Amino acid sequence: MQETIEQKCISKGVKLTDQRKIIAKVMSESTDHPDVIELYKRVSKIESKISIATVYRTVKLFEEAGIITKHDFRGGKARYEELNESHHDHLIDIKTGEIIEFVDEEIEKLQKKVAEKYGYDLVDHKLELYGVKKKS
Amino acid sequence: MQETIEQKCISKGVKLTDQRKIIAKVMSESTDHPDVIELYKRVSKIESKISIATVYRTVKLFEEAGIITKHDFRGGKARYEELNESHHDHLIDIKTGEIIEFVDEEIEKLQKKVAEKYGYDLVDHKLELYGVKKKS
DNA sequence: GTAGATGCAAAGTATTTGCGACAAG
DNA sequence: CTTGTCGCAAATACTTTGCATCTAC
Repeated sequence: MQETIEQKCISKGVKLTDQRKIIAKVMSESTDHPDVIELYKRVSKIESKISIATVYRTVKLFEEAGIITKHDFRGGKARYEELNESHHDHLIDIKTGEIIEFVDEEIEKLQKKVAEKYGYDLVDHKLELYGVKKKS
Repeated sequence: MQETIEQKCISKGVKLTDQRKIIAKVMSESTDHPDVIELYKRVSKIESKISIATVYRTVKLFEEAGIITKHDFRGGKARYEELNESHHDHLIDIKTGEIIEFVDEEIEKLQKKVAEKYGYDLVDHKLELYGVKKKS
C-alpha cells in the first residue's frame, strides 16, 4: 500500500486541518478527475461548512507540494487527480468525456530524446489523446 | 506558397470584414503563440478601434472553421496559432517561456497505436514537453 | 436589402484575496 | 502563544453576450 495524501502532507510539513483531511480523503477516493466544483460538492456532503475558497486554496497547496496534479483538459475548468508513483497519460473520449489512463514507455523515452535533441532536460510533459470509440 | 487565412475564409464561406482581415493578417505574421490580449494589442496598432470582443469572437470563429488552433498552455490564458498543413507539438522552456515547435513521426505513430489498443480512432492529440535548458 | 458583424458595456465563469475570527503545533 | 488557516464576501481575470448600429455581399 502506498502513502496516503495525509501521510504525504505530514512528510512534507503541510499542516493538517480538518478541512484538509476531508479534501484529502475525497481526492483519494476519487477515481475520476474532478474539477473544483465537483470536489466541493463531494466535500460538502461530508462537512457542509467548508467553503469553496478553502477547496481552491487546498488544491493549489497540494499541487505545489506535489501531492496532486492539475489538468487543463478542454472545457475551461481545471481538474485534479492524485499523484502517485505510477505516471500515466490520458486518452479522452470526445463524445462521452470518458477518460482512460495509459502508459507507454516507448513514448516516454522518445519524449526525453526530443527534449535532448533541442538541448533541454525534460522536467515534465503532458500528453492527451482525443478519440472516438471504434464501431466494429 | 500555401493558402492565406483570408483565402481560407473565402473557401470556407466566412464573411471577410475589415476587422477579420486585420486579425487574419496579424495572426499570419505572428510566429509565436499570442493570447487574445496580445493579439488585441497588435491589432490595435493597425486599427485602434477594433474592440476586444471582436478579437474574441474572431479567434473563436477561426478556430471553429479550422483555420487557427487554440492551446491551453500553463498560465490560464488561451493562446492561438495559425493552423497549416504541417502539424507539430511544443517544447516549452519553463524558465523563459520560450516555445519550440517540433515533430516526431515516431511519437505520432505510437499515439495512434495506443488509441487503437483501447479501441479508439485518434482524432486529435496534444503533446507538450516542459523542460529547462541544459548547462553544458 | 438583409443577414450577419461590430462596439460597447454589462453579465458570466473560474479563481484569488483581504480581513477578522479561529485552530494546529 | 503564534503562525498559519478558515469562512465570507468582495475583487480579479478571462471570456461571453444583449442590443442598437453598421456593413459585406
